[in-house]
Amino acid sequence: MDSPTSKTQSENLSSIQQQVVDFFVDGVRVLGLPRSLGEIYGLLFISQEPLSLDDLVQKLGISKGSVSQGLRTLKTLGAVREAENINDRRTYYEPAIDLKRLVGGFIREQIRPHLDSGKSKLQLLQDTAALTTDPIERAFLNERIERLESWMKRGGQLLPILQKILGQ
Amino acid sequence: MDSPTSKTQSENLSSIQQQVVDFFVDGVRVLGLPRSLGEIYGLLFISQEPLSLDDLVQKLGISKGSVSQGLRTLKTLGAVREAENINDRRTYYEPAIDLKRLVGGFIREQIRPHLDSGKSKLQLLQDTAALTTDPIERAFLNERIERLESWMKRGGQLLPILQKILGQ
DNA sequence: CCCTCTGTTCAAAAAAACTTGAACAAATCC
DNA sequence: GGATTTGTTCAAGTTTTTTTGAACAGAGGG
Repeated sequence: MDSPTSKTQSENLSSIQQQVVDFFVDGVRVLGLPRSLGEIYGLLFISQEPLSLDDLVQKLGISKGSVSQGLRTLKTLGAVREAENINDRRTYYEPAIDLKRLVGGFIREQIRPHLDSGKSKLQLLQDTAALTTDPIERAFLNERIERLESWMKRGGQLLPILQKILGQ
Repeated sequence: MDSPTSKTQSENLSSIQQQVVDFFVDGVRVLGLPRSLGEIYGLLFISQEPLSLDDLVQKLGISKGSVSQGLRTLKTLGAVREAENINDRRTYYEPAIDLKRLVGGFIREQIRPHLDSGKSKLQLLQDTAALTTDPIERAFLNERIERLESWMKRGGQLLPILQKILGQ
């Protein structure tokens, strides 16, 4: 459930870069995302210039596959965008740094889907509970299911508020 | 990063119990907690009577070790309490079912520590950044670090608001 | 066209996280 | 105080998740 965490060391990072990368590695861990995402985003975040896939592979010392997949996920989350650097064949990436966007992407990709699937599971649950014959038990079940519904509802209400508070 | 999830099946659970357990297994997964916690809490949540460690082992078909550790964690999170059932040698457990308490425990145990460690890492970062000689670069680093600080600050502000909204 | 360079894919390897179970401690009973 | 029951601990085993790397697709370039 927990773990010692630290294990990053690239010859190629300055002390600051290393610290920032570690910072984000911890950050994404809390969010349940793989460490490579934290490494990639962290390095982009603390770089003045956009970086290419190869830059990231070199500086972080992780595989091309990881970086490729990591960038894809980060793009989906809206945490990274392609820079328009015209004069090079390869693509350069820069980080999205406004919190609103980051939080929005995370909610959209990681929270909403679970909330939604939860809600549909609750539907089924209600149907199943209705089959219970013992009235005492059925009453108990319904009460609990109602509580779950109220939790989900609050969760749903929370998200926009969250975004509002964090969005500047 | 994702997985099919489903794999619970105990001969000993009613259809409803099974569904609720699955519901919570998914739930704790989102929170980054082990599935056994979801199974245990889920079964307690949908049981009219408090259950003993052995009840949970029997009904869920998981090991005594898992249940013992799971209950400990749930107690730490404030999600489960010991029932005062006097006339039995063993301890019985019942779920905490008010959201305020659950959210509070989760924040206290899982969020705050990370926020705090993040804040101290930022301190170090500032010190390291101050050593940078190139003024342009130092300015850039400081700007980014400031941004991180503002994120952490908002995170800190958010928690009480969260608790307020979710707490009835 | 063929060759090189950039990036993607995915099966296999490695690492991380979780669960098991057997040994142990502690409490209670007779 | 010995036997029994309840619960904890933790090393080893298992499962899940992540990373790697080699094969491949596609885009240019010359």
